[in-house]
Amino acid sequence: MKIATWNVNSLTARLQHVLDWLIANPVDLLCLQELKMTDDKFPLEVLKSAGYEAAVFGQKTYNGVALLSLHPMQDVHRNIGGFADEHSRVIAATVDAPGGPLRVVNGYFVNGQAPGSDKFAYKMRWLDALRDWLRAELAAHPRLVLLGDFNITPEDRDSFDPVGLKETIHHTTEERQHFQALLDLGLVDSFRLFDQPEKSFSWWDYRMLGYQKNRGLRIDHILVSEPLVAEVQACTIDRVPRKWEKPSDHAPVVLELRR
DNA sequence: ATGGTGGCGACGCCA
Repeated sequence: MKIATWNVNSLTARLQHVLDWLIANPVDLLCLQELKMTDDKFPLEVLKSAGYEAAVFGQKTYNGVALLSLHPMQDVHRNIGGFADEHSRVIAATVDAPGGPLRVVNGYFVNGQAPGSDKFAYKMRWLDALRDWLRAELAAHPRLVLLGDFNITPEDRDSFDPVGLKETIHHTTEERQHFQALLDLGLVDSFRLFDQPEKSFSWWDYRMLGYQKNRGLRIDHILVSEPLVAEVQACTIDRVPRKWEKPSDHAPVVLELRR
């Protein structure tokens, strides 16, 4: 069972990349962020031809998330429960995985622009609401995966310049406390269950030759609930599509589960 | 070097 997350920065612009990547990496479940399209524009039929059924929560111009699955999905939920969000940022579903039903929560977390800004305050409120809702989700679904673009570097080693970027967006103490609060619910950062290369990142700025210089951040994460930890076989970042022409600024992250 | 790249949708917003 393989589960991947990928912020594609417009599915319109990146559909061919997604299809090409799925042919090379036929994961059971692909969780997308930043579709930047409404539901009626979503390429359902093309993806169905590729073998994937989809659950979509789109939005015009910004945001938008989707689940692409080889297996049936049930109980699809859009948005954070109990939080009136104007943005389409969360879609969850229960997937009929070979190893048993799996609750998957796919999020495009708020960027937050800069500490002190209105957008940062929204990020904090959003993370509060996510934590509160996830507590209930975990109680109802012990086998749960939370993944997506968190827009948070959990630790200094997840940034190319933790000193120069100290307490700037993606690096603030408040954001990292929120990440820790998610772990405290009983979630584990699957990437850190394994030895990983130093300077492992999942996002690189388009500007200033960010990718070529590996000036990146690890902000795309796959968290698993405690009952799943023993089933995790690998978690890797696939940098290959970041090298393609007109790439997304994010790379896919892939989780491998036993069975 | 005080910018820079990219997507969207119509010159600015967002990342």
